[in-house]
Amino acid sequence: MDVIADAIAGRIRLERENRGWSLSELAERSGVSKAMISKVERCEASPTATVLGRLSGAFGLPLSVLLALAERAEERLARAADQPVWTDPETGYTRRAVSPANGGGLELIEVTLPAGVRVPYPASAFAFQRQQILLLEGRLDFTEGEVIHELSAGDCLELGAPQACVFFNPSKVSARYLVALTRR
Amino acid sequence: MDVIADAIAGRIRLERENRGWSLSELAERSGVSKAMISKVERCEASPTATVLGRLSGAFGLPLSVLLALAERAEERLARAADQPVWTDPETGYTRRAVSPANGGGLELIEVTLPAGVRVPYPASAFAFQRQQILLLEGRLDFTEGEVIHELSAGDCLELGAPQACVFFNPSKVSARYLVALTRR
DNA sequence: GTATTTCGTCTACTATAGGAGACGATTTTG
DNA sequence: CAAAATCGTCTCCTATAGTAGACGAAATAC
Repeated sequence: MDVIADAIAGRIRLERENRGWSLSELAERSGVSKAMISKVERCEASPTATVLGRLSGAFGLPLSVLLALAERAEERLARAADQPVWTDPETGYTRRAVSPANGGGLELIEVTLPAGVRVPYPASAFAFQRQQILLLEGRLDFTEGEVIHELSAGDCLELGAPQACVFFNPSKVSARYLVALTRR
Repeated sequence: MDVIADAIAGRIRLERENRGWSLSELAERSGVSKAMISKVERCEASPTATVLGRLSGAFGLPLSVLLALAERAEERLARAADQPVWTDPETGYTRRAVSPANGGGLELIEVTLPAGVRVPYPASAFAFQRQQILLLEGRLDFTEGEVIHELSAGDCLELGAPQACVFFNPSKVSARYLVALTRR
């Protein structure tokens, strides 16, 4: 029935499952009850702006980006101009959702990492998803647990077991890399 | 209190007033009661996704764009990558919200109009706002009521009394123009 | 194999979103 | 100036969003 509610529901479930979070875990992180999240994901309730704001906050995404991702669920072609982009105002880290749909379980994200910037990721963000990192431009020091991989343009790294990771651009110019995700 | 609700409230009121619509008129167009819209604009209620979808529909904007505009209310610098863009899938008409804030009551929008495309606007869309059109690139035939203005790159037109208008690109290449809006 | 934890859904209840219409204030019409 | 339309808010009332906790199923522990 309500097309937008459907899209939101699917996207929220996708974001949650990609992180390997249970309803209880998302409930804790967002402050929304797990019963409500369950209803939203099954389209049995239309979330208020307040609830949507808390959920997108838990995912670390601006609400508009979460919805942009939801709205494009049916498209197969994503023009550059339409791709949801989010820039962290502090570091200048820019994340562009390249893939059109969430269908197919495959998602490409293009990231621009300014010179000298460090971006740490907790292990939980990677659970339940396979991912590879392809360095398009510049240099990238990728720390995976204890190991440090020094990548140059063209290098492609497949991540192993979920571990705390750090993206670091050691050079004087911006680095651009592609992250390819798929569910485990 | 709720920062996102505040931003949404302000943006909805702005979009409504820019069109010169009363609460009753927006209520009719969106199917949301005017009492509810009043509450939302005054932050006395948090709209559900369903209601937000109907409102953005009435404004002719995707929900994600409406929210992107709302979220940027506090920023003063809008990088090209962060500017909300919307492309009409049928015509290829692309609208980019260039201005960072809605404050100052001045808003710039960059439009790309593909070759041969006609975009009509009802008079109601212009009521209560002054606007000028600056043609950046290509050619544009702008029909204002009975009068037709044939614009070339660099030409700038100020709109008069609210009338039904048509944007038409008569050439073989895309046209780019800037729309500058301010409240009457 | 049984016990325990963890998962998502369901039940029962409360808070609030959302709608129909009344109301005073302001503007428009004549 | 008075009458009528129109504005936004406010007052009810109902539908539903949202929460706490119970529940059965499935995975995990031991």
